[in-house]
Amino acid sequence: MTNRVPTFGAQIPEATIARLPGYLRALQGLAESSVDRVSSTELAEAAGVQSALLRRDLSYFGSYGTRGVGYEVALLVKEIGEHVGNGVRWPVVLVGVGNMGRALATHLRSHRDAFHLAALLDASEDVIGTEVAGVVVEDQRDMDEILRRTGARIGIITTPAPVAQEICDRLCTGGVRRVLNFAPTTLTAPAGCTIRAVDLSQELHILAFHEARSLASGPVEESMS
Amino acid sequence: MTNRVPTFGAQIPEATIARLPGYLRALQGLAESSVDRVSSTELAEAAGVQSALLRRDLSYFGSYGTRGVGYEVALLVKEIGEHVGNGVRWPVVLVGVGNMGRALATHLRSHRDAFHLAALLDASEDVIGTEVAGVVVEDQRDMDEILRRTGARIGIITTPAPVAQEICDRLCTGGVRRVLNFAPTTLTAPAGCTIRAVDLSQELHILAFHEARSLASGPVEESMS
DNA sequence: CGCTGTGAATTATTTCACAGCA
DNA sequence: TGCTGTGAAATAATTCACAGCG
Repeated sequence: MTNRVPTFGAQIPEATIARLPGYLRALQGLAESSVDRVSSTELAEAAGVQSALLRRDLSYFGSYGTRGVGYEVALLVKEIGEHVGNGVRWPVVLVGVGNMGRALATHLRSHRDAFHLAALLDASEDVIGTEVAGVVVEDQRDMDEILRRTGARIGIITTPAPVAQEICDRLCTGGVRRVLNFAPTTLTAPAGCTIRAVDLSQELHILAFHEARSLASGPVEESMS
Repeated sequence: MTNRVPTFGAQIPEATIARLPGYLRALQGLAESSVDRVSSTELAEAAGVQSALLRRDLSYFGSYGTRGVGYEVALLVKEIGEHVGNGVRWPVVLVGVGNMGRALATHLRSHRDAFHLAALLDASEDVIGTEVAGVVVEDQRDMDEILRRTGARIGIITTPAPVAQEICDRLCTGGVRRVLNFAPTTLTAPAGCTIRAVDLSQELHILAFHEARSLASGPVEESMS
């Protein structure tokens, strides 16, 4: 949460970092359509942001465009890709093979270039030993050994809420530094570890809030400015 | 995205809204532990924010605390709950019954007070007619009729990316106003409709970015300023 | 006395708007 | 000429710090 290391070289805004994967996805879409060049306006549109914001974001990393022309898609894919992990194949361990875990495990396969599903862990006898997304589910009691073996520094928690904190602690003790939490509970990060949380029902609550408001203030049509 | 209707009464910051469900969850946890009162410091800690921020957030809605004492848990649950939809039982339709769809459908049951899974839709013969989370999956070709029947104003998209935009358009045409998108693609919101997106691999990319940086700048320990 | 509620200051993020290069 | 890269301005969000009430 706290930002350390203003060390030297450009401190990149968190908001910018969060948009990078979106730019990459938009670029890959363009590449598939055999587009070689894009202007900031076009790319921004594809990624759903303002063009000035896109240019500002890219500028934190360098000058990849050509004035009067635009950006070369392939170059940008490579540059941004490197920043978000492409080519590294980060080993990732996932704990909790329920529906959400399965969905994520499957999803990871589409990002083989950046991530590698190193292990799946679960506590249930019914699941241990079965194969999911090409990986055999292991017993989460063996976590320490599995973390040593895989060297994973990124972990995903898709367990029920009550055990999530304990799993998180064990992951971090075992060397995991970044945790993506899908369990509906607020986790406390052990020292040296950062957590990102995704909560499905919270997202729905936010939508409900907005919908309730717009129904209350302007039932049929939001009035214009 | 654009904020219309500054009408009158308090324009609540988007960032505040996004934290509300987290406060509610923390409060419900406290209530289950039979805690009657909390200070802003305690609640903030449970929700993972600064106490001043919590107080500021709550202040947008009114004065619910007692100086020198704190907040009454039950009161706050009720107040915040109402804002995020508790008691309304918003009808929700979900399109795309894959692993992610199943996970969400199941998840929704824990929030019956605020949401009601009104319908599940899918395109595959293999899934249509089966029961998931207590609801029989219907054919997504019948979407128009289903939307009319349920009156849903909130929709969830968990389809493959290629069809997500089309589904989104059809949902919005049929009266849905808020869409939660899990398909890994950027959707364009039809008029009168707002979209919230959750992207699993983007979250991982963000973690990878941070991990790569910290490995590069301070392999063992983040150096201090 | 202790903790809320909130002005004022600070920090973060976005947008404007244009100089400058290809 | 057209579009990038970026100062400067505007806006949004957070934190400080303390007055004021129970």
